[in-house]
Order: sequence, then C-alpha cells, then structure tokens
Amino acid sequence: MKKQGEDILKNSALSVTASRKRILDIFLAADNALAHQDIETKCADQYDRVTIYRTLQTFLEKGIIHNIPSTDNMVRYALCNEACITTGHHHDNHVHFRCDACGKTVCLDDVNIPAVNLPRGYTMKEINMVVNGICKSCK
Amino acid sequence: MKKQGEDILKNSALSVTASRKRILDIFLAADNALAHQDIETKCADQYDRVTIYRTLQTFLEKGIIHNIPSTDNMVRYALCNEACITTGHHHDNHVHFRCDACGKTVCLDDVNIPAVNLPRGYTMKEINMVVNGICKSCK
DNA sequence: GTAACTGCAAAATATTTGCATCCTT
DNA sequence: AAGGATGCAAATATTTTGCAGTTAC
Repeated sequence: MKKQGEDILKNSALSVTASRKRILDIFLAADNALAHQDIETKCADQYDRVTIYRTLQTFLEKGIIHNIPSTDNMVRYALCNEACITTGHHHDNHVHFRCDACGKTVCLDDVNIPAVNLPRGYTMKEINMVVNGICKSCK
Repeated sequence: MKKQGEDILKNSALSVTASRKRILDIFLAADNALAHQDIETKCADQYDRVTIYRTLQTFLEKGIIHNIPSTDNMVRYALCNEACITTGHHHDNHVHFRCDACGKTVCLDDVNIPAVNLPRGYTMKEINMVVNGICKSCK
C-alpha cells in the first residue's frame, strides 16, 4: 500500500510532492493526533518548518485532515476518514479523547457525539467534543 | 456591587491587587469568553502583558476562570460560576458556543453536556463541548 | 517585615510573509 | 512551459524566565 498517500493527494487535486507524501505518511503511521510540533520533530531535518505550516493548512482546507481543539495552544490534527475526503464534507462527528497520562489525543471513531438542544435562536454548524481522562493503554 | 471582584479574590485566598481587580472586572463586564489578546487590548496600557499571562494562569489554577478549547490557537477564558469557585472543583459541564459571524464564544450555562459512553478501558475526568454556528444575535 | 505580586528586559518560541528557485503536471 | 510548491530570510507575534523593585497583608 505504498501508494495510499499519493492517492489521497490526487483525489484532492493536489500535486504530489515529497514533503506532502512524507507528512501524509506520518499521519498514516500515527495512532494519535499530531500537533505541528510533533510533525516538525519527525521531519524538520528534511523539510522546512514553513512548508509544514503550509502543508497542514492546505490539508485542512482540502478536508484531508481535521483539527482538534485544545486548551494548551497546541491544535492537533488527524486524518479524516474516507467519507470526509471523498465528499469534501466533514462527517467528523466522533469524540476525541486526550489522555492525561500519555498526553496522546485520539479519535474515538466509534463514539458519536450525542445530540444537544441549543437555546432558541442558535444554529449549529459544527460540533466538537473532547474528553480528558486515562486511556486504555495507560490504565 | 463594586466589591464583587474583591470578594472573588478573597475567597480564593489571593491578594487583592489593582491588576487582578481590573482583569476580573473585565470578565464580569464581558458577555462572552475572552482570549488573552482581548484582555490585553483592554488594559495593556495599564498593565504589563506578562502580568496578564500570570494573572490568567493564577485564576485558572484557583478555579476562578475556566478555559475553552479552540482550533485557532486562541484559548479563551470565562468566569466560572459560583459553585466552581466556592468548592474549588469544576462543575463546568455546560456547552460552549462559538459564533461564526461575530466570533464571540459564550457559555451556554443552561445546556448541559450529554453523557457519552466511552469504549471499555477509558476513564473520563473532564469533558468539553464546543458548538460552532450562528448565535441568536447574528441570526 | 515578609511574602507575594508586578514591571522591565531579554530570551526562547511560534507564526507569517515575500521572493527567488525548483518541481510537478 | 506554466503554475504551483518549497526553502530561505526576515519580519511579527507570542510566551516564558529572571530579577529588582513595589505592594498587600
């Protein structure tokens, strides 16, 4: 499956470049969400920090990755699932989990965000849920 | 009610200083959550930027304010309610709403975060929910 | 008077922008 | 060949730290 990264880029009408493939590979290999810094650590020797900023921005706009809000000024990113990428729409309604022990943030793809009733007059466009606690590996 | 800010500080065993009172007043007067930058805009002429960082940090530790996760690297803060402050525990289980039109982030104190079932092995300590959309003022 | 708080200076870190060059298509 | 992507340099902005002076209690 060495082509997977390339395919994602082609599907999103992006040119296939070394840095983009590398960053996608990092995401594909990761079992958790990554902050800019994490990616930099893994490939700053090969690619410029600015390129990483721009690449993440591009991926975000194309819906290849989604971002996960945080309270520590370290927005993290994770690959979107197939549906997301192919439709260009975010079906990103799963819960995110941040482990206080190992610090990893993961997508709980199987846990849907429950419905909420907003007060009259509010319109919902997007919803985000982040749970903190101890993950199953650290238990 | 000019004493309200002072009372909060005393309850939290913090010394009452001009900058702390001022920052609390800003929060008390605000109808939405504030980022560091917002506060700076309102009082950087009077108080040092560093003091603002440290004050927010202190308030956070004492449970006077809580922070609201974001995807834009602008963590916002809002006053905790009474129960929070007096017990020192966060009962901060309300939903936050960010308006895409006016950009304001508010606490929906009346909307509780619904329960979620985490996968086996995960323990929940804290939960955060942020909804994006259009608020009632911008509708 | 003492401990805590603040302001200033400076260091460290993070982010953005412009432009020349290189690579993909 | 043309447009887009990258690297580098530099400008900005943000956050942290140390320390000396000031203030609250």
